[in-house]
Amino acid sequence: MTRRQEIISTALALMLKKGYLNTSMRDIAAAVNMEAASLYNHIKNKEEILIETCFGLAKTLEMGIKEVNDIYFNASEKLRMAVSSHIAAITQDLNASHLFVHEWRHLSGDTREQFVKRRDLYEQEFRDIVVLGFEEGEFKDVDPKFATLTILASLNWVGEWYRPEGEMQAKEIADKLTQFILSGLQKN
Amino acid sequence: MTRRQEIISTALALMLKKGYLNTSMRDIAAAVNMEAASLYNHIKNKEEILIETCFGLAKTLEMGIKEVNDIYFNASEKLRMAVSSHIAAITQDLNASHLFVHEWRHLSGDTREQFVKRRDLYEQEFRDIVVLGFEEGEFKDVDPKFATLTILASLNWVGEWYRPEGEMQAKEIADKLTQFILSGLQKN
DNA sequence: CCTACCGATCGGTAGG
DNA sequence: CCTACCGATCGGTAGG
Repeated sequence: MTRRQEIISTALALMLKKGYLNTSMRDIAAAVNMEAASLYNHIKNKEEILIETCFGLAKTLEMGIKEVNDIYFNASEKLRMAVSSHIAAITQDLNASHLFVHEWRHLSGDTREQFVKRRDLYEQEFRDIVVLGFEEGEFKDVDPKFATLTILASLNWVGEWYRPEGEMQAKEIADKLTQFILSGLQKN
Repeated sequence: MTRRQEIISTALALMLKKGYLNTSMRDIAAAVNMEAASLYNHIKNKEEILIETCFGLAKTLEMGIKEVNDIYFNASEKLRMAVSSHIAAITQDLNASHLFVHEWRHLSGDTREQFVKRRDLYEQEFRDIVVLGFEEGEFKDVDPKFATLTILASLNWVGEWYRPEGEMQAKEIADKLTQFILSGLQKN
């Protein structure tokens, strides 16, 4: 791990505990045994941490859903794998997920707009799966936007209570969530 | 509306847009045409706004579920009404809901612990309904904790996308969510 | 409800 | 990677 990576991962842990705004460059510096000024030799500024993390996770999620769409053609199967991929990404780095889900609001101007746009596109890909399921005759005629928001809410919330040392592992969570979601969507 | 209420409701609106930490007493003062120092004649300090709002909504939610438990005895009916009550509370004041769902982390020490405790108790009441549904033989044998967290996640997330001027009204959201959730829980 | 102000802390830069 | 420091802003108080 480079010094830069060490700084960033330490910062993310602090930001999960205290929040992005409440975590000062001096807090981060102290946690890696540096002076605050020295951090600027490794990162441009505080927002760079937020930007890199939010867009990094966005990229991971985008690649995940792309792969799912390339491999599977049935809506139930697509949904199952998309949920699995999303849960894997979220649980793999809870610190990063916190910034992605909660702190992106503090991105400034342009950057924030770009982020929201990519998030919306990702949401759209989930929505397409729900619509596909209806067209296939497998899913009920639900409001796709509403269903998608509800699904993504429960996926993102996993980051709030998932604990790597807990008894429920990412794979099991994905399975249970998929089952729950599909029960709500599929025709009986 | 008293001056105090005006200050608080103005503060809540700013805090939804900019976040709690990012909203300064000077911001609030400017929005109500005062000097920052004058705010302290109406409120004790900044945290009082957060405390009052978080615990106020907690109280509303607690009263809601209590009423549901007093009136209904069947788990499906209880769940339907509990969802309805929760959605009503969340959508009734989106600004307050934002503090309740996202900014309670910034409550300090004791207060924060108390808040978490009340939140956990509320969650427990939902969990009891899920367990009751299983005991009645109406619900599947799902993991109650998992199901409850998923349900509450989707309920709280409504505050993120609900718009009073939008076409979907609180009642309709509650109905669709209930339908979605019950499909996932009830035996076929 | 205001003026005047405090100590603390912030993100960040200069210069080495 | 550090010392030294900047201007800005913060929550809050004193005193009227």
